[in-house]
Amino acid sequence: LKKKQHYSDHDDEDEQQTNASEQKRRAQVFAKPQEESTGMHDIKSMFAASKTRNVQRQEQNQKDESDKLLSDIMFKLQKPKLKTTRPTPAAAAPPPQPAKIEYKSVEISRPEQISTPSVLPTPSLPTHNSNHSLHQEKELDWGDDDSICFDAVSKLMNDTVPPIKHPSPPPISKSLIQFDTQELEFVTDEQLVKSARTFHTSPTKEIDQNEILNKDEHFKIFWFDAYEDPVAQPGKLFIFGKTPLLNDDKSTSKTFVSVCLIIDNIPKQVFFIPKTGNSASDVEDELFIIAKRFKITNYTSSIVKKRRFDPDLISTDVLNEIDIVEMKYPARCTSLPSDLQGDSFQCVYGTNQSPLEYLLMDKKLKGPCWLNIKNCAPVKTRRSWCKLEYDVDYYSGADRLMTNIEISTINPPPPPLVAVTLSLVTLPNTKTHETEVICVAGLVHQQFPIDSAAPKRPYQNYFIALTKPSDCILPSGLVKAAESQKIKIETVPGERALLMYLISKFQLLDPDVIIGHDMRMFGLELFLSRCQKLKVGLTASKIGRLHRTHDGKTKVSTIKNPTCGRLLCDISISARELLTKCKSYDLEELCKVVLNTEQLQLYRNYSIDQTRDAFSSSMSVVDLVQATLNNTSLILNIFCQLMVLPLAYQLTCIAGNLLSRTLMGGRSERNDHLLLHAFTERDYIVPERSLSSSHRTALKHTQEIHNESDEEIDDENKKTTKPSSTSYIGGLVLAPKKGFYDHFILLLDFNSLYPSIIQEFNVCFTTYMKKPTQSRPDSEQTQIDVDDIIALDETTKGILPLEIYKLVERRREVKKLIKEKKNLTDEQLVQYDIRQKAYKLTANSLYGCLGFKHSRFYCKQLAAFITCKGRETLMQAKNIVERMNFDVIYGDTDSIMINTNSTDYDQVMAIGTKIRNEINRQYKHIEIGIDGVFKCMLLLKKKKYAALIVEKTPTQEFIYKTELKGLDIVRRDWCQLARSIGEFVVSVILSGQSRDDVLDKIHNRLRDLGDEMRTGKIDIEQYEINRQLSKDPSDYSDVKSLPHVQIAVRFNTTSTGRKMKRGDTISYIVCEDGTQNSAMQRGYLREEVLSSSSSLTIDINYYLHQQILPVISRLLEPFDGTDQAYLALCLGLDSSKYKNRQQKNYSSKDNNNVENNNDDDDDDFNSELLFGEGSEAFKQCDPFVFPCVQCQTLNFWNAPFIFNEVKFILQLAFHM
RNA sequence: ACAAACAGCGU
DNA sequence: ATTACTATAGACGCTGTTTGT
Ligand SMILES: [Mg+2]
Ligand SMILES: [Mg+2]
Repeated sequence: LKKKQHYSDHDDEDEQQTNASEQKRRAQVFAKPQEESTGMHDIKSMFAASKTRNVQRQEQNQKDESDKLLSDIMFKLQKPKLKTTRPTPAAAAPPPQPAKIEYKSVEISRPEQISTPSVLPTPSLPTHNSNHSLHQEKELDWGDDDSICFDAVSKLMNDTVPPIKHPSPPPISKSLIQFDTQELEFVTDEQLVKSARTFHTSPTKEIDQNEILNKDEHFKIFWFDAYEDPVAQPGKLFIFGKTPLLNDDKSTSKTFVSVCLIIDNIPKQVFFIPKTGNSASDVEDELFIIAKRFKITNYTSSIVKKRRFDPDLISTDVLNEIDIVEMKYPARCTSLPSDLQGDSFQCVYGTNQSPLEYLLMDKKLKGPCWLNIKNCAPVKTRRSWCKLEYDVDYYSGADRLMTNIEISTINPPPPPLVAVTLSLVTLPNTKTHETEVICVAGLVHQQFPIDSAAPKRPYQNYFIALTKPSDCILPSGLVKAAESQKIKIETVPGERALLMYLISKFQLLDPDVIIGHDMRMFGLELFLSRCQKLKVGLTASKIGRLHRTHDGKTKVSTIKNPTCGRLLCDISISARELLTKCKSYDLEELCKVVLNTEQLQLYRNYSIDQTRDAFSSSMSVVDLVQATLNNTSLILNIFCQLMVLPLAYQLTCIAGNLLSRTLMGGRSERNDHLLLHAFTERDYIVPERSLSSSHRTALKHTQEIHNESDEEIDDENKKTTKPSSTSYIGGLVLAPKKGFYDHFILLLDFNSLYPSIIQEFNVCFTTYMKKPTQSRPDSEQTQIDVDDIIALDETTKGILPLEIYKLVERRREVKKLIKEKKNLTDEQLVQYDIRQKAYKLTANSLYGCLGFKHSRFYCKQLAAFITCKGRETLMQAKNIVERMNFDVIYGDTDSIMINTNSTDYDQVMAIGTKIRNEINRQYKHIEIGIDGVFKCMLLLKKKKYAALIVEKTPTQEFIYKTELKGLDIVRRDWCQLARSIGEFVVSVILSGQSRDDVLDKIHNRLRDLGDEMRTGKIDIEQYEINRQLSKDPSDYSDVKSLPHVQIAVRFNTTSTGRKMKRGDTISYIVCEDGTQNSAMQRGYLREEVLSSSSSLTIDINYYLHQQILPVISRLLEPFDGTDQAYLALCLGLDSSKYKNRQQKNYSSKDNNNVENNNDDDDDDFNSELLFGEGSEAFKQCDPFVFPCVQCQTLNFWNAPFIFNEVKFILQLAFHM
């Protein structure tokens, strides 16, 4: 604690701290609640509002009106001379009529007046604030401010709530003084009305006076989200962002408010490809008829030069610039069918392009950025919950040459965002068994950066509200009890009031970022369905920034992007992408993986029953509240630690998609947008969103061949539930020379092999095409399963290599900055590191997306070509190493392991350098590097090994680190006990002791273990086996052998509340349950085992036989002196069972020669020998010759193949 | 021995 | 027969368990 105090007493200048101390700081969370003052308690005053129950329509009208007022008052506020008023303390009581409130004038605290933290003497603790008087005023503001605002809000509610005692003003917090943006709210209704009047009489004039407009009439918005509804409002695009209130450039920090920009008349842009023999002007003539046919009244057309490329790599003539007719027409017109054909044109492109995509491409928008907006007008009727809302036409003039939206040439830093971290506590209703929300907790930060590390204190305020569960009452004295723990809680009379509470918070805070765990799939859906059930109506859409109503019938999950305008960050989604090897993605596990132990201790999981029981006493409710707040802060800390937002921001800025989509996960869309931008910028017509056969046939016209596109279309029509098998050959894995190595092993690894290959071989849609049909059966050509030739000369760089080059170069620059510049702040360092990471991620995912069937840039041929070159590269490297007389013991896709037979580190490194240089000599871009040196290594199988990495420090010392790859001990589907023992075995093996010592130690450990297990000394958690559901539990066809599915189904039928869904991980324990069922039918959850009513006991036998023994015996397979039977004996098992199997193993081993186990795997001459030069063993054989059934071209297969590869043969035979 | 299903490691 | 609705999106290579024939 002393240390922690030390940290928090630091001035903010002291930013040079390690991550560890950073974590410690955050670890304070709620450990000292008295330091965390609260702000928003005045929800109760909201409920003291008028009790009139309005009909829906009235509500709507009032809503619109007051929103308009609120928006209009913003203009007033932007005038520097305007003094904002605030109510006297007397107004704290709920006023019957707002007009009666007495206001006095007060200076709004501007940043100039308040010292920034860096110059404050003691900024860390709120109570030590230097400006005490200000402090006092603010304290009052905070309380009153809410009541006024809630008053406004309450008008909009048709809920009636009895008045509750007004709480005392909360203690002051430093954050309130620094970041008070609440001046928006404490404005009188008089002012609202007044401003509205002036505003509506002369809107344009009012805007001109408006401070948000610059002198050159540019309105600046930092956009970060967009929404479009192609059905209801075609051609309209909602852009969400923030705009500075103050236009004073001298001020160091500004106040930003949310703004919604409704862009209208974004055109539809389509391209017509003239038929051969028809000129572009022919097409223009025909357009007149086409337009008439589709009732397009107002269009423009022009002849432009464009390129188009063929994603199937068939036609070559498409690479030249050709005359194309561009047509633009209003998006509100019926859109043209994508397979439209005419007399003079072969096909039309771009019919499926959305207005958003057009805007992104036309304006080259890549990620959130500042935009200049001209000629905008405040909206007449509100459609968003933003503070400001404008209509704007896309084009500024009738000539459609200039647009009203432009990227800002000057780039101020992004504005700070308002971030709210939410968590909900739910409880099933005892009668209806519906899950209900009983508690809402939120942490608020008003100045959250979008592009850099989170603030050291990731939140400034909190709020928490609680209601009684369905059939019990809240214990009396609850609020007092909470106050004694320095927690301010709100109690509301019911679930609906609780939802309204949350909604009012959203109205107040207007958060830009919503952070939560399992929000998208559970929290948000629950919120919406409860709002639907309780008929909350329009206001429920304040969870986002767009007005929406939703009828009570259709499912809530059909609402598209309910939080549009606000960025929803779900850490369980982000963690899936960022932390790939995680046992599960529930909050507890994420805390374990991401946070330190100190923070982890704050985590408390309340089961349903525990939650219900908590309501027996006020103290236990307070505990629940405390735990909920702690969990919320843990969510926020994980969010900060993983740097979800900055990384998503960088990725979005690279790819040019929507930030909210990046946050939803998935690589394909990012990659699509990256390429969309790249190809559009270079005047290429971009592939359609949904593939249309007319485009393909139009291209195919030049060459009379069929290709696999037909088959793929069929595939999609079939909609087979069966997951499609792989469609092309991937990386090469060299046959491992199994065994234990006690000499140094050298690990060489190509850096980013696939991106390098794209550069090295200039792989692009524009540079390669399929081999013409009349191919000569060249030996080299046939061995490559994708037959391509280079279409362009090598000086013309393709677009994919260029994009990769740009990414690599920029990454190199950023890394250089990190390395060289010493005068970087910690914050910048972190920022650069994120950017560097984002570049790498983007470059690496390009290859994968080429092979992704639903990608807009899907191209199996290119993907297959890249992997093919990868195999070639690896084989060549292997051959080089072997020609240098070194022993290659293993290699996987892009790596080679070499047994140096040496134990001298420096010598090994010298060898490595020599080999590296030899290999790198051949390539311009491909580069191999020394990835490490192993002191010793246990190589068991392909992709399964353990090794002891040795590294030399600058001080000539050696550091050792264990590396485990693919072994059972790194897999979540083995119980922790088996993994721990396995880890022990590996550590003993790698310890370098003599073989006998090693085996002795292991045998002894196993004997102890058997006893420990039988005497029940092992913790039950050690027995948990984790398995993920890849489908929804009900979608599995045969459940018999799938314990995790059985448990999920049972859980979902028995339990109320959150259901097990696809993607969830189930942790189960195999138990003796008295039945004769197989072990697979005796899986139980830990709670089921522990519950007092159960008579379940752990099935020790299963664990010994099926978990521990196989794991151990596999690890010890290469060692003589022990065998599975003996290991079983050590564990106290009947070893005779294994004797037979052992014999069988021996015989097969003898056949295959255990000692020189070079080729004991039949399937090891698969792709390796197919395409490499290692086919010496089959030199004598005649090639397999077969004609293509279509064109009778002879194919020569000059290598062996195995059954698995028959399909690739077939592809050649049928020219598919 | 084969098949199917299911895991989730590896690059 | 028509309509509304549903879900989900980087690749491939390799080893392991369970059930069933
Ligand atoms: Mg590599
Ligand atoms: Mg590698």
